[in-house]
Formats: sequence, structure tokens, C-alpha cells
Amino acid sequence: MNARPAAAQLSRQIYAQLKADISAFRFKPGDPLQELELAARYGGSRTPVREALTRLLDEGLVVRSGRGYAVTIFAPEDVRHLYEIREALEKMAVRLAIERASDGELALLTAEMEGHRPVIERDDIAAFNELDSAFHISIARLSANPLLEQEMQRLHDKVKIVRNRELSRHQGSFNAMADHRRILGAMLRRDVATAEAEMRYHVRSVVALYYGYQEPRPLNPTLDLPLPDWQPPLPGPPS
Amino acid sequence: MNARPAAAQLSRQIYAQLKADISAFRFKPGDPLQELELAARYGGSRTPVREALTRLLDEGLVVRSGRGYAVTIFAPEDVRHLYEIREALEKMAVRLAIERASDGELALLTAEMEGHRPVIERDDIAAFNELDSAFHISIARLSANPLLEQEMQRLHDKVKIVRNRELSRHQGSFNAMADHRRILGAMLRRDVATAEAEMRYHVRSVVALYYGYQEPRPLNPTLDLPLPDWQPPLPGPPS
DNA sequence: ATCGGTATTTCGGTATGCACAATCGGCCCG
DNA sequence: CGGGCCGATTGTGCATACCGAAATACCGAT
Repeated sequence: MNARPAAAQLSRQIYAQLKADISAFRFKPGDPLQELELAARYGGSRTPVREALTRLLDEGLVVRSGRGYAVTIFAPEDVRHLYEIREALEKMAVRLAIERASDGELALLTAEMEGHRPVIERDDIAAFNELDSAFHISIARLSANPLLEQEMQRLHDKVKIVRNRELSRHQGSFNAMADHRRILGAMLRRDVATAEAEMRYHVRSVVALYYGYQEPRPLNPTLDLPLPDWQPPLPGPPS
Repeated sequence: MNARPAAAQLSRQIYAQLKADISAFRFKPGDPLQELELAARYGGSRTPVREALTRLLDEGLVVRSGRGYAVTIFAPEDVRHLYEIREALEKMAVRLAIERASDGELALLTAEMEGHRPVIERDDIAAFNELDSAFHISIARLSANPLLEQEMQRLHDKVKIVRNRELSRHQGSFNAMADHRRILGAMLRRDVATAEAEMRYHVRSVVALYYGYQEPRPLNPTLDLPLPDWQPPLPGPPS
């Protein structure tokens, strides 16, 4: 039961597991996290659990709550702050991706996005939540900036938590995929300005949805993408 | 020697101290960091030192080196990656600061910047290195986004390390202060586009300096700032 | 029954001990 | 003389014990 390869390190395992459990809402925002309880849950002593908690604390997924720890609750203010950072980083990511990604890489990204379609159609909100973040992280990967990709990853660890609450209506997923298509279309045309604008709109849409106030409006006219023209089916009447 | 107020926590103290020692180059990039040695240095056991190292590792100031730890060495590639993120965040910060800071707050920022002048004139590179980062963090504070301010803080923890090496010539400080004046001028005029452009130029200048290749050129014509017109003294001949 | 004070329990912060992995040096063999 | 094997050393990973503080529960007095 000891550490040999750095990958199989218990503290890293616990860190990854705990983060996954938080992202997947097996721990919900506000849930208390006790060292001993987590140690029992994941099998280990308090030491590696503490290390995991320290990291999660540093990354903002966990906060101090009284004498203990708890899963972070994102207030509307926090969401706005988070998404301002997100807007900055996503715009940079898409710009760099356009400048550096090969046509082949963009084709793979297109395929990835098309893979979201069946998930949306089967109304698997949780799965699409993951895929949505994965899509944005893929763009960051194409920016050929590992640090940016890492920051994007951490950002989306929080984004996934936030999105879960207010995005339980499918419309969110449909809108998101439509946004993704426009972003990708601009990327394929190597149109940095439009891609940045679309990304900005995409990010701000979520905040608008979350806050409830209206968003300026989309942006540019050109929507003739070299993509199979698929439109989201009409959303059913609100049940 | 035990924990009562959360602020006086030994592990936090050690974290802050170690980070300060790294930022101030009392530990240089590449220096090995041993748990026991650090425990002796800061007075404590390995446990709180481990916690501090875990956080620094997560933040990228420390890396694993073989079986141990070492202060991160930033390769030219890393610097480019770091500064791409910096460009994105600094532009967002200056934009939000313009939108949200009061005239009084901008006046305080002006005063802060003017305080840099004597430091530059007395050639205190290390001190200006700190003040330069502090200036940018002040802008982030005016963005009224605590998360962005925190990210800026972490970014500059790394920036300070990077800057130390290639910026040992004063010209860097002079140029930096001139850049700061132009950024601040645009902020006082509430000119978002120019401020972002100046910030972008400022950030890219450092990368250019670091990499050695030329930078596009400054940007806009308007340089009539409502600031005391002070020009950096002619730098002495390269000794 | 309620309030206040105290005892108890709980939980995190720190120190320490043990085990294992990696590294480096020396020694033996080719 | 050089290279590979092996052991001692070093330093981290994990577990556990101890301490003190804070929350809680209990109990007695009013």
C-alpha cells in the first residue's frame, strides 16, 4: 500500500477522485467534507486526504467552512467573476487555436462537436455538460499553450458546477451547440475577429441566463458554415 | 505552537514565507527544496512544509525534480505561454477597471505609479520589479473582480521570477514605466480600446525582450496625458 | 420549560515514526 | 581499466498519535 509510480500515488488518486465526485455532483455545493470521512471513503489516512483538500482549496472548488471544509457554493457574484476570466481566456484560446491549429486538427474538433448531437437529442444534460467543457478544453489544447490548457481545465472544473444549476433546461444545450457551431465555423474560416466575438457572446450568454438579464444580441451575419447544416429540433413545450 | 487564529497558521506562514523567498530570489530557479531543510529553516515539522509545497506545486512555482522538489525554471517556451495568458487577463483587467473604477481610485493609482519614479532613478531593479507587479495587481483590484485579482497575483508570482533574469538592464524599467504611463493615460480618458492595446503592447514587449525578436511597434498617436510630463533620463552608455 | 454554564465530543493542525523508492558510491568482476 | 551490481544513504509517501479549539450535548438552576 505504498507509493511506487508517481501516477498511482494515493494522494493524487484521492485528489482526482474527490474532484471528479465534486464535478459530477456526487458532492453538492455546500456539502461538508470531513477529513476522516473522506479517508474512509477513498481508503487511506487523513494525510493524503489533507493534501487533496489543500489542492482543491487552492483551486477554489472547496472552501473553509467554520472549522472544516465544504464544497464551494458559487454566488451570482462569483459566477460573474468567474465568467469574466473565462471570457478573457476563451477568447485568447480561440485566437491562438486559429493561428496554430492545422486543418486536420480542426476537422477532428468538428467531429468532436458533431458527437454532441446525439447526446443532446437524448436529453442527457449531465453528459452534455461534460462534453461542453471538453469542447472548450479541446480548443485550448489547439492553442498549443499547455499552461492555457491547464487554466482552462481548472476554470471548467468550476464552470461545470455552476452550469449544473441554471442549465437544467435543454434550451441551454441547444443554444450552446448552436454557439459552438458558429465558433467552429469562424475557426474553419480562420476568422479571428468573428471567432472571438462569437466566443464572447457564448460566454456572456451563460451569464445572462444565470443572471436573468438580456444579452446585447449575437453579432455577425455570416453563418454559412462548411458544416453539415443541422438545426436543433424545436424544443418541446415547457413541461 | 498550535493553531488558533486561522491567519497565524503555521502552514500558511510557511507557505507565504517560502513563496516570498522564491519571489525575492532567496531561492533561485532550479534550487532544490527539501522538506526537512525547509522545516528547519522556518521552524516546524515536515507536515506544514509539505502543505506549503503542495500549494506552490499546484501554482507552478515549484516542480518535482526526481524524488524531490525544486524551484521552477521557466524555459523560453514557458515564458511565452505565461505571457499569452497574461495578455488575456491584463487586457480584461484594464477594461473592467476603466468601466468600474472611480476617478478617485484612478488618482490613487496615478500616485502609486509616480512613486515608482524615485525607485527607478536610484536603480533599484529588485524593488521596481516588485512595484511593477504591484501596479498591475492594483489595476486588477480596480476591476472589482476578486477572482481576477487573485489570478493576477498568482500570475505575477511567476512573472517576477521570469523578469528577474532578462530585465537586469535599466532600460527595461524605464520602458516599463513609460508603458505604465500610457496605460494609465488611457485609463484616465476611459479609453478602453487604447488601454487594451497599450496593455497588449506592454505585455508583448517583455516577451520580445525575453525572446530577442522585434515587437510590431507601439500603437496610437494620443499621448497627451493629464499627468506631470516626466521623461525617463537618458540611460547611461551600456557599461 | 428555558437559559446558562460546563463537560464531552469532534475535528483540524502539527509532530513523529515507519516503509519504500531512488540515487550515489564503492566494490567486484570481466 | 572500465562497467555493472549492490548496499548505504537520503528523502519522500503514508500512517498515527497528540494537542487544542470549537461545536455540541448535557445538566442544573431559576
